[in-house]
Amino acid sequence: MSQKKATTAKRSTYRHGDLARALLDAGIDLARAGGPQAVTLREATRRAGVVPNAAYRHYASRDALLQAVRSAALAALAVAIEGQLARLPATDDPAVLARASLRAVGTGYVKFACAEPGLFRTAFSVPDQLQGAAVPEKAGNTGLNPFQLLGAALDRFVDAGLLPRQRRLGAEYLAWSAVHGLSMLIIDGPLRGLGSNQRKLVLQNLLDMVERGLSEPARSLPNQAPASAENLPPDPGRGTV
Amino acid sequence: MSQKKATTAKRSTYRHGDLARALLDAGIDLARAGGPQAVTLREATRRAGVVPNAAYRHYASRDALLQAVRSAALAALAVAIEGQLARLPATDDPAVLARASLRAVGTGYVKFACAEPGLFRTAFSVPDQLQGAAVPEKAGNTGLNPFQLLGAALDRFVDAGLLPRQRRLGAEYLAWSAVHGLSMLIIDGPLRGLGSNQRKLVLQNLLDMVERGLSEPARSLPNQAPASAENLPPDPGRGTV
DNA sequence: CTTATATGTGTACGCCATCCACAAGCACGA
DNA sequence: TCGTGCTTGTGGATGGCGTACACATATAAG
Repeated sequence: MSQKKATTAKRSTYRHGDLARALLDAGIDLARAGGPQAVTLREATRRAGVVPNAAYRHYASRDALLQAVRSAALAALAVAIEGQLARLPATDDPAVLARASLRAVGTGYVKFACAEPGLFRTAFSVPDQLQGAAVPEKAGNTGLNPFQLLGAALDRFVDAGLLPRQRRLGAEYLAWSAVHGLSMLIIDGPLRGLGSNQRKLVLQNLLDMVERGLSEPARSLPNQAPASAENLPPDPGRGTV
Repeated sequence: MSQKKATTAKRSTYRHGDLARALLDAGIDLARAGGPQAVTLREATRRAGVVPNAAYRHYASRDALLQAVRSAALAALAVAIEGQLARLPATDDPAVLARASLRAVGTGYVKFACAEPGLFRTAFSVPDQLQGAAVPEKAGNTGLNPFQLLGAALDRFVDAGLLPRQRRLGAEYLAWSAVHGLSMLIIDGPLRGLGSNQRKLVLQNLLDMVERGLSEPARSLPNQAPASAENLPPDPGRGTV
């Protein structure tokens, strides 16, 4: 009767069952509570009821474990966004749908950052070697990572004729930057400690402005050349290597 | 003939001269090269030619030293922005000046992030206790921190009538978020390794969109209530406590 | 049943932050 | 002038961390 407790508790068997998973779970808990810095090999193994070195049979280094936690955190973010997308009101108007989608992505993003700052920080923490995959191929229930979810929302803008196709990639940068930057401002920066009502206000306001940013340049912009060149370079969000 | 070498080298005097400054300098160098993680008490004291514990006479903890480095990094960012603002073309048109100011701030911001990723990361790294001052009172040559410089640019928008006054604070969030988010995308995220020409394109495009975001809502937005409420909460950038 | 392989253990090293007691320089009053 | 005491640097120690190496044990393969 070999018990197979994957997580926690001092097992009596020499073999653990699924130490890799147990370590990952412990790492996720640590990241939730204390961000990437708190994810430590020794503490994770301690929680798994195992000696520190055992971890090296499953992860090449502390950073390898942390990378796994990063991926999990990113997946959790994707799930949060998907959850927000799921409650979109049914509509036939593609323009309404597009706007609602973008707002859902932004709302899910910021909500997650506020609800799980440790995981959020971990998801975007810098790996020891900057080489590894920047973004995992798939994540979340739909198999899309957060950037792909945002991209899908912008595709709806294009389809609805609200966004010129050649401006799509730049729009993705704007939307991502704005929402990500706002999240950071709220959890670390000067907007820390905002009430959730105030957060909602700020977020709605930001999303309004992003939408305006996506729209056609109003003819009330007399200055400068007719918008800088639009041949924007690489496509993000498809992972690396 | 007591020599007063503030930095580096093994002094022959028992007293150091200005160890606090030497440690700070060493810490800045470390942050430049390796980000906040590389700022270590032992290495800093080693470079100052002093025993590790000597640091505690000047900084209460490693995080205290790091906090000093953070402030210095933020000041360096402010200086970079000011440098960009200094080369604004002379003009009488307040609208042109406002737009140019915003672009200068954004450009200086992103340029600094690209040129000094270690310092940039350090400037926005999370302190051990989130309590301390989020943003120092003053920094840079003009005594303004980066957020105040951005605020000044937006004030010019308001003065030029390009931005409704009640939308100013929200605009600050948008602009800051967008520029900060883009910087992170470039130095850590999926836009890493972009050539400087491509970076310029992306940045210009982003700034175009931000400007559009600031402008009056085009009447081509049929949906939703006439923009969410505008009573946005706290004023950032004035430090904490 | 033997043997190989996968997985957990033990011991050890070096790096780190930090605490304590001590010593050396300097500053200032008797 | 000579202490006396404060400031600042030193020495030694503790405990946590990542990690490398040799070893033990449980399971799988023959």
